[in-house]
Amino acid sequence: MQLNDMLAYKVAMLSSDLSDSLATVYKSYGLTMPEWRVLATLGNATSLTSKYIAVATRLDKVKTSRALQQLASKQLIVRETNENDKRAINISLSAEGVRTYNALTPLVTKWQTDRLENITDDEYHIFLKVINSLSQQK
Amino acid sequence: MQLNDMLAYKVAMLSSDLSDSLATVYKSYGLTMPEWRVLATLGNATSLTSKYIAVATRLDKVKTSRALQQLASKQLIVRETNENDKRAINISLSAEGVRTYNALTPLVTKWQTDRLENITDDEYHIFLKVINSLSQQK
DNA sequence: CGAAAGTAGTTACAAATGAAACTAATTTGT
DNA sequence: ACAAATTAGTTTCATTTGTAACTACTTTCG
Repeated sequence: MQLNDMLAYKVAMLSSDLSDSLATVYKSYGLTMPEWRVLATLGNATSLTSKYIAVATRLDKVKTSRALQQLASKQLIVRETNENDKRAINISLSAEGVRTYNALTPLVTKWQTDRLENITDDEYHIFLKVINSLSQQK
Repeated sequence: MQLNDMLAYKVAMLSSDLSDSLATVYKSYGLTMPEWRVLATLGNATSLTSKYIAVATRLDKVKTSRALQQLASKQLIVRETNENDKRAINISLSAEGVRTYNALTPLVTKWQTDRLENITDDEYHIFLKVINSLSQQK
């Protein structure tokens, strides 16, 4: 059993390659990976709590809190106390946040399409199926 | 474009799932991930330099150096100055290191076979092909 | 030859991360 | 009603990690 042939190793290598490559896209807008994930999540919603974002992005609550602080300091999000539950905060994109999201989305989509260029739909379909099957397990 | 549908995100999630799951195997022998990778690399060789190990494991030279220190303190490896190049160090598994490697290898193999249980050979073959295709790109 | 550049590996220090403690608000159970 | 437990989110502090500088040795090339 060679390290190179090991499933976990191969996937880890792929993951860090893809992550580094995609990072060049959102870095051009001054974002870190957690910030990008939060932005992407907020782009599809009107208003979300930190808790919800943490689950959706799979960032823990500390990382989420820090990413939100950064995004707030960059004026990309707006935070308002949730009146139903005053511990919680309703978070949404600011006008500038929406602009950034709208600018970044097509770049990320293009990045992904370019990456998948040499892969057929059938292959990609099976690839996703295997990912799901491997991910589901405990 | 939902975060959940994004290639880089899906692969990152899979990678951390697999990595956490596999970690439970080598953790039972008191090893960290870098230590395991180094051990696995040394298990297939008689004697290697730190430089070589760093490339093979895709750990940087600092992480490699630290992993080697740990493995040395656990007496799993032996380090001898390379007489041809006195900057370099020849590293090999100690008897105890070989024992650990031999004990761990079947457990890791089993872990992987179990993981792949519900995936056909054809599917896995395509999965690997897509991984290679995605990894190769700059 | 021998000075300058390059390489193997380690160390030191700054920045990022994670676990646990904390604040403030809410829910539960009696 | 209200004390105890729970939850949302933040902060603190110890550990991990990454970058850059360093030591010791080797290679290059004038």
